[in-house]
Amino acid sequence: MTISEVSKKYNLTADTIRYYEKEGIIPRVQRTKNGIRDFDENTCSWIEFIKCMRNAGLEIEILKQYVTLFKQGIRTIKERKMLLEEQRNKLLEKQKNINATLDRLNQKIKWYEDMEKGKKDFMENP
Amino acid sequence: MTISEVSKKYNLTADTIRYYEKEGIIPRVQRTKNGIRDFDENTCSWIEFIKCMRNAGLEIEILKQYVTLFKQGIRTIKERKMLLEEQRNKLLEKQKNINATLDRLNQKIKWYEDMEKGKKDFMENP
DNA sequence: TATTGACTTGGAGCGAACTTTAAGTGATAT
DNA sequence: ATATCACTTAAAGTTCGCTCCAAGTCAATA
Repeated sequence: MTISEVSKKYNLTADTIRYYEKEGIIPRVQRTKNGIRDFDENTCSWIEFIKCMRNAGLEIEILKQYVTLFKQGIRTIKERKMLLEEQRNKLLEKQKNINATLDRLNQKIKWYEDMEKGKKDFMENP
Repeated sequence: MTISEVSKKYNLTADTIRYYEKEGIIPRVQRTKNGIRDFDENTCSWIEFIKCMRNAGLEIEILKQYVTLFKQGIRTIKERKMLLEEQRNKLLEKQKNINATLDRLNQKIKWYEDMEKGKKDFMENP
């Protein structure tokens, strides 16, 4: 697969994919005889995985660490597990913040709805 | 209240609070006769509100728009409601991404646990 | 009186994650 | 043959959200 095919498949720009390779958060991609990237199944799975992690906000630097550990093989399994657990905790924290904010937005939206219906007296606060 | 008191209260740096004022995502803060910021209750509520929104990742630019509408008074209520609904949708989307990633992390962590216990054969994938 | 310390300002600097640019190669279509 | 197109590289540029700096003011303390 060429970079533009992969780009379409995962809805990432070709530039982003090249950047990910340069940064080492996906493994080095094979080239054809004339230097053009040729993506295989495995590389695609990595891209898909990285995309998912990035969508949730995991940092490039962390993902780089994960890939580095991965490359070092089976002996880094404990470390990899710890890294993932740490990221899980960060996501749980994020989830809490988002839930708190959603509650707040819902309250406000409701308040505005009531205002529109003339149900509330006018008493504005942030 | 001085800026350093507010800074402690909300665990934001004084620089960040000044930046928020400069950007207009909190209302202009009153000054004492010699130019020092003097935060009142209302401004504090704004800071708390903005902090919550920022924690969930709402953009400065969006919050600026909200504050601008707010300043224009009651006639912008419909617009404000729409803005908040849009942000709510974005947060719901984010929530979905985080949940998907959490599921995936949980699976992986479990896999690593099983590996450690020697339960699984060695078959690595991203 | 001198100095300490908290504040003020405008503006420069920074890290993260891309994104764009410039210059080039090589296969295919007209 | 020549032009078009997708690709290549290294490096510079961009955006966001702060964060830091220099130079200055003012009030309180040694």
